[in-house]
Amino acid sequence: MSKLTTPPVPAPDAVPCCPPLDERPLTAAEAERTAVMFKALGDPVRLRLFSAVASHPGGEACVCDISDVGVSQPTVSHHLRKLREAGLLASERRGTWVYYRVEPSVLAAMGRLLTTSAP
Amino acid sequence: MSKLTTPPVPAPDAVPCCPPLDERPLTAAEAERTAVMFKALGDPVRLRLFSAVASHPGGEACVCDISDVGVSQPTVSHHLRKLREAGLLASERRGTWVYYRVEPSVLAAMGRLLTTSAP
DNA sequence: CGTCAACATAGACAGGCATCGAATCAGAGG
DNA sequence: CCTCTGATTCGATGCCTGTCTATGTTGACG
Repeated sequence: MSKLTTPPVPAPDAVPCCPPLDERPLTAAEAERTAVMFKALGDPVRLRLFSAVASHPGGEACVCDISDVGVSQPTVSHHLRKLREAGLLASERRGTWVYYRVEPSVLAAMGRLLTTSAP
Repeated sequence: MSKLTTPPVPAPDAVPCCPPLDERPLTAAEAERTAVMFKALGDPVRLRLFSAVASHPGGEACVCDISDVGVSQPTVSHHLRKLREAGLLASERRGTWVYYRVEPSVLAAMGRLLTTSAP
């Protein structure tokens, strides 16, 4: 089958969403969707993995480059999957290695959520 | 005792911290501290409570104004405590009511974490 | 004082989640 | 074809946490 760069995970949801948090109270549905992204960054290991990918030269990194975070390699894979399911990272296999990169629009959307409109 | 506006919770930690996530890989200690704040916003109920406080006129709200989020009153109190322990909210008792307000510096610090330096 | 309302705390329970070892899959190279 | 390395998936386990009911604390008001 033409299964080249198809994501092996079910849903790539958690698209950019919602106004700044101090503009209007979020609805239940908005909060549900937004919390997924914050929760994904709410783990120290995932935060280090995300930061490692985001700060890597070229904007992408293979798993072997960022696996040194103090947990087993399956656990690293598990956390990278979570970040991908939350829409924060995208992955692509090139030969032997799998490369992860940051989804830029989602990062900007999260930043906008925390940007206060009042001076 | 002189127990006026003293916070009844142990630690008010989770101060503003760390460079933007795409600048350098976070250390384990940095990630540990930063994850606390993201985890606090990683729950839909807490996100709605925080948004309700942040968007309230005057920048503060009493519990009775924001308690309509579909969970029991003790659960609301529990989540507000979590947000306070994470350093995102501050509370003050005035007469019968307790008012919560957003800790502005922390919000700005979180926004800076997600602000990419590259164009 | 006694009572009422607003919040907080305590304890219990269920579901979620981070972690690991073992097994499996996918390419590269002999 | 075999094997080695990189990475994901699987199943199990133990802790963390979100939720509730019940109770306690604090201040206002007769």
